[in-house]
Amino acid sequence: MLGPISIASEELRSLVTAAIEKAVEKGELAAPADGLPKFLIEQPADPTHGDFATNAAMAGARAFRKPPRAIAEAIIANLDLEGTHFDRAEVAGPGFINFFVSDLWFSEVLTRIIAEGENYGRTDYGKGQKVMVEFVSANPTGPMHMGNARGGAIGDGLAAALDGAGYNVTREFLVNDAGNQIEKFARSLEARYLQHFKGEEAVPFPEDGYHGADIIERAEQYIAEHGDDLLNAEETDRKKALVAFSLPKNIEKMKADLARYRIEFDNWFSETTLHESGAVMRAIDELTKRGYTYEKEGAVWYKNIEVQTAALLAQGKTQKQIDLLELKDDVLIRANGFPTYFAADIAYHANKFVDREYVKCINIWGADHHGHVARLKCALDALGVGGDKLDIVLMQLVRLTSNGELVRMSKRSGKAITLSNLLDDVPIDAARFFFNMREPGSQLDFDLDLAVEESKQNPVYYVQYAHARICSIIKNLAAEGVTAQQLTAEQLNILTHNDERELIRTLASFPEEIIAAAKNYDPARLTHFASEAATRFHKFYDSCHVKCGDDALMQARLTLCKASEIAIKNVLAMLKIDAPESM
RNA sequence: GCGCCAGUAGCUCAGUUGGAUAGAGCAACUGCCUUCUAAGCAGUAGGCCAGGGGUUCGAAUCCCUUCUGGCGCGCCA
Repeated sequence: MLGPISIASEELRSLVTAAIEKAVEKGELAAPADGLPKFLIEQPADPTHGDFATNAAMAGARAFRKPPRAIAEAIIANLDLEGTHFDRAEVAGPGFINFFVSDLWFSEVLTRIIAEGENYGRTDYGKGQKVMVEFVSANPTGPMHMGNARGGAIGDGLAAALDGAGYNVTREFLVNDAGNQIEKFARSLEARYLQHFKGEEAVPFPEDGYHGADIIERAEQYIAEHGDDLLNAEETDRKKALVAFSLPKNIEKMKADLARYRIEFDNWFSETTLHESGAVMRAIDELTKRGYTYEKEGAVWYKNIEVQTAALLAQGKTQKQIDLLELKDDVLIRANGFPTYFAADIAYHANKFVDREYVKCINIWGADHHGHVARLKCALDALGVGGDKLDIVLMQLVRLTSNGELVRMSKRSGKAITLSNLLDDVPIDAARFFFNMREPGSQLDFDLDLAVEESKQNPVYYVQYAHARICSIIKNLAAEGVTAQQLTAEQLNILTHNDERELIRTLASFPEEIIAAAKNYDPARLTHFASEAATRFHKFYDSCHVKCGDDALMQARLTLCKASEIAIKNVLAMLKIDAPESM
């Protein structure tokens, strides 16, 4: 099932193709040597240029050896629009052919929206393919920060877009509950624990430890529940006990914060399980079997240089260019016997693609991880798992500003603004909308003062206001005993005002916008659509009164209101933003 | 040094993957509530799309190059 825009544009493509063939047959156009020229069907930015346009005449200028406008005339002369979604075509500008959709198209759009209701916007574009969006995956060693807030909104929005576009989506959070940072976490907890009893001066805090207040809090919680029972324990036992106590609490806190942010993950995947099940070692063994590892200085290394060079040469890079990259091999197993995160990550993605059979996995990562992307994808290829099934959305990090000054957000300073701080101050609706307003790749300055302010500057209110207005109209009419009837195409076709038609056009684009968001991994399309739909509705509201004294027109406009309500409500639902009935 | 991301109105950003006269919001100014929510609408003003080359019917968009900003190049994750 396609969206109304695609239905029309595909129909148009075959109409134009047929017209060209007919013109060639009749000798009005010279038969081209290399088949018919490729052309585009597009939607002009300026509505006076029609609903759709094609560059077929310009694209065929060379093949037909005629000026574009003459070709366009020949195409139009051979068009048969009888019974189609179009009722006229004209030549414009340098040789564009502009097409105007017929009443049939407009009434079909409205009828479809009303019929599909809360499913309007959904398509089967993705054909139910199993895909995963892995996002946030914050370190469980401390509170989540602004980067996680942005990643959360983007990941959840993208997952919603993929779902709407007909994919079978899983939202996953990888819990990094193994490795070096857990060791750091343990040493930090231990230091705070010992400092409680021996004084801050007596116990040095680890240089690279986590300085956050949350660490002290966890140590104090442990002491409140278990007292000094670890004071004389072995260091390893003490650290193990402190981590076993604190880690689940941190994870619960993350779940609670994310739930408050309206993000529910389908799966929380523990990195530890990969180590315990032997999956990490199996992946390393497989790489070894394939000849991609070697031992040096007590560690096991992965031949990144060799693998990535081969991949880059295949891409057409020169050896000289590759040399400049100064590629390095990577350690898989440290000299101390513990596998690195890189090894675990390879095993993790093998698990996604082989064990769990995902066709595509999309990870939302901070831009600071980009050095890891090519290495990981190549390593997956080396393992025979298919690195091309992994796509990484790199998200530029968020900078916080307040009073025009940059707010530091270092986890180590302990003074970072956390996700839960943010949600204390900023309405959830605003935060989710705001973080999805820009493409992931753009840098984002988050002005705390502005976001905290519930003002019209925040575009989420603009959209919600449109929804509230629609609800109010429908409610008022209902109070007068007027409810929406099911209208025929003919009855709907009295909606001919420019603002009515513009609104319908916008509503019609929703399915395609969802597909575009899914295809381009750009959930910002959803907020853009929401704003656009709200704008179109506000314009319509201003120029076309529903209570206009003409019953037939009132019914048709009421139907348009219902359709607008459906589309706005559906897009807000995808973003998990409230659609209030009054404001 | 090398790589990735970005540079569009005073500010924050769109720009449908190469289309027609580059668009919104905020800020400024002017109008519009005796029928549906003025958190709205209409209008005015604001531009060397960072600079320079190239590709073609046509470039903000693609290629080359210079400049500016952010990030990265660990037996960290």
